[in-house]
Amino acid sequence: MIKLEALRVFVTVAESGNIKDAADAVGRTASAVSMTLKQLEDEIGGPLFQTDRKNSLTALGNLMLDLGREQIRSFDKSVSIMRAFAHSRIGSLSIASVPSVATNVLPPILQRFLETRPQVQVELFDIDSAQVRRMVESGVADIGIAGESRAGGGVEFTPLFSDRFKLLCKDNHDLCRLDRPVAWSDLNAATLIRNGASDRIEAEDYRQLSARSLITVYNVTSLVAMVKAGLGLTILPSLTMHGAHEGVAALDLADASASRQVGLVERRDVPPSPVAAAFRAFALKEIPALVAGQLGS
Amino acid sequence: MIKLEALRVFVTVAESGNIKDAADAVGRTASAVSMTLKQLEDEIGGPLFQTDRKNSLTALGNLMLDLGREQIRSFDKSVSIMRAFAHSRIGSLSIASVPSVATNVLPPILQRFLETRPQVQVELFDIDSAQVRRMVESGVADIGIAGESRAGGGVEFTPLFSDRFKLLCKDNHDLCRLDRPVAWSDLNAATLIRNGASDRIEAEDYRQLSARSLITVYNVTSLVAMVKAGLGLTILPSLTMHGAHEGVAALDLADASASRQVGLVERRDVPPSPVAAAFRAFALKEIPALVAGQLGS
DNA sequence: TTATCAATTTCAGAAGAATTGAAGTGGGCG
DNA sequence: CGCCCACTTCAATTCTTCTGAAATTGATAA
Repeated sequence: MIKLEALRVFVTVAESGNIKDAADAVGRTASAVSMTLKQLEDEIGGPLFQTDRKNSLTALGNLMLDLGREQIRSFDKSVSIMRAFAHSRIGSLSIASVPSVATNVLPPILQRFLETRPQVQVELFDIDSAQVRRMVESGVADIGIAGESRAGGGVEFTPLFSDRFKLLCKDNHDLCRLDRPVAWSDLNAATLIRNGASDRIEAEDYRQLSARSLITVYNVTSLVAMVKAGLGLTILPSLTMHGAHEGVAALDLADASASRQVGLVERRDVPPSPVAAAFRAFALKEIPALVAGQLGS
Repeated sequence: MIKLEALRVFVTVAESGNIKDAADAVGRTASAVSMTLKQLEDEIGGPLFQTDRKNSLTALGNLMLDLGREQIRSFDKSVSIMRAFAHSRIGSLSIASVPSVATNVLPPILQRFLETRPQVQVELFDIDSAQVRRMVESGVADIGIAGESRAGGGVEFTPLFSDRFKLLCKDNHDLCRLDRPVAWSDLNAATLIRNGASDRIEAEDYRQLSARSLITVYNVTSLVAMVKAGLGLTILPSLTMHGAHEGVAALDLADASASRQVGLVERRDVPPSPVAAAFRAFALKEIPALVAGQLGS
């Protein structure tokens, strides 16, 4: 059986023009090289060199030099692709994330992640938590970032950080003058605008307030516009409105349980690609730190 | 160092879906296959299968299956090309031959030679002996067929057959009624047309006749036309006019030394390509036999 | 959950292939 | 004509790969 290693030796000899130099180049003795060459000639079925001074090739030798070089080049390239993929230097990464994280957290995280992996292709989808889970479950996204969900399904949740809800209202609202965190009871008289995120709050007092609400707005930009226009106030995770909006105030809530758990969503039983695994580890280490810094400030 | 053989084993396992079948397929034990796989994973830097039941690949495994298959296919193809070339089943063969042989000898020879080598590409040049040597010497032709030459040069001559000269004249010429081979002295009164081939005859009697000749024609067809038109008579190797022309007669010459040696012309010190070597051996065996049959009839 | 069974892995020894250093061969140059 | 250098050959050694038995693992059924 002809081995690629034998071709490597032959090509080196053909390029050196003699066995001694080639032997040095491949780190063997001349006799080892000589035997390899002989074996190769036997297996191919003809002489590769014109004489036993290895400085001129036969027609067969020329053909084998061309083909051999090409095989070696191609094999080495394949191996380097395999290794690059295994070490997550190449590959593609599809991330599905809720908009708050996609907007406020992912940009610096991705930038640093890609600094050492300039060849990785990234796709980022910003969609709501339910769709994040759906995309991960169906395999469209390699990894998701979303709020925690009760139903397990085919996906697994790993917490990254927790994000307290805040009250969003016009900055001239009466509540702004309260010198303490806002209690649910403070909102009895207020007009509450519901949104996709706040529906997750399980406190009974909030549920009752929410049930009375007549407006629901899913898009954050629209929601803030409504609040700014004075249609009412709303409850949002603090990260969602990070970066403060003109004319609206974000007030702390007294109920410490009013928070959402944000974490990674991954497919169960399907191992991540190397890039996805690398991103997972990176996210798990960097996102909590980054968010702590952002929410603390 | 990753070996192509390891990729072969991996591809087989990936295609079988389990180690046992793959081990049977490659003719090894399951444990050998298992170890090869483990080593491959170590060298690539990641797992190839989702579990140790080898029925589902990781993303890395899929990539390696694709790349590995391609490498194996390409390597095997290269090797088969090398072998085919070494065994002269493929390759190209450039033959330079004097017209008489190209016309009367080579067609059946080449046909039989190519019967077992349908992929071999042949080029055939019919030119005079001097140019045959030149083409062989310059490497344009792999092998030549020509009359013997005194000067050695960079080429070597191997006799194939010898070919006696004959006298060509109109079939109503006086000489046709001679009931014996024609002697040089019979031609003293005749008009001789010289040609490229007959200049090789070294007999002094002929040289004198030739020196008196006023016309030289190199092309055989033209030469025959001249003779037929009655311009004179000429001396040609018998093979050259094999297949008799209407209206002209070929008469035996008394001088047995008036013959040419036809043989193979090859480059000295440059080994022939496998096809050329095969053709050389074939020609050396078959051409003398074929010519003996043709000239005998 | 535990028992069972087959596939896979691990291990140590065996077989085989490649490598080495020394001795032998042969072609080219003074 | 003989020396010299490169290559080849040879036998011993080392390294790799393989095997068969035992241990482990994971899936399936009780």
